[in-house]
Amino acid sequence: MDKRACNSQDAEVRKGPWTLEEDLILINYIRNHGEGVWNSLARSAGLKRTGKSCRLRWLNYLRPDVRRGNITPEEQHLIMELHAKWGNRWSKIAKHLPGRTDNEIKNFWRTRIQKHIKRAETFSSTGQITEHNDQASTSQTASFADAAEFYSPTYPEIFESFAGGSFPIEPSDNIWSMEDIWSLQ
DNA sequence: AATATAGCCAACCGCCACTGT
DNA sequence: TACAGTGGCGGTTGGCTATAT
Repeated sequence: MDKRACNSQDAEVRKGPWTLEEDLILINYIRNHGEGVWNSLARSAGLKRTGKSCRLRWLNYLRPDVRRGNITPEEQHLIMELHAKWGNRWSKIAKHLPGRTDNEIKNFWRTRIQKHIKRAETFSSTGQITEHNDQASTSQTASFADAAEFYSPTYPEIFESFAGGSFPIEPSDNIWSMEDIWSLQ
């Protein structure tokens, strides 16, 4: 599929950040024709993007039901629980967090949770901590309590943060909000 | 005030599974 | 059955922003 761009049209494929104009084109096109068949959608809409790029942009950013902003403590708990259960099955985890995308959850995990895990490991490296598989893919735990049991012996710092409701979350506002974009329609 | 460093996140890449012909 | 096209997923990266020095 995505094996190499080799014809003359592919030479014009745009990459990098999406512009507001491109966003509007994509939103309008999907509004009129629906989503799916992304390659032909990209061509028909006149976007110099791959179908994959259009799909990703729509699913992760432009969809009206995408929730932006802070991950709530409840969502953090759920992510921890589901990750303990399924490992890095981000899309599966995302299905249980309405409005959240797999990409967002993946980024959240990598930037926030893994950071804490690393710190915990560094902190305890002089102690008895053992190497841990953060994928947790083999774990069959099924509840938050189980997840806590699974993670907390190794990463107590993380669960302390949860318990105190002080898990560090910074605001992550967008340059323009989706309300702004949709209001332009 | 200028520069260096760290953190965050949008987007791309490569692989695999599914479907239609 | 084999092949090509497409969609979906997880991993990775590049650039922007915030913070520290």
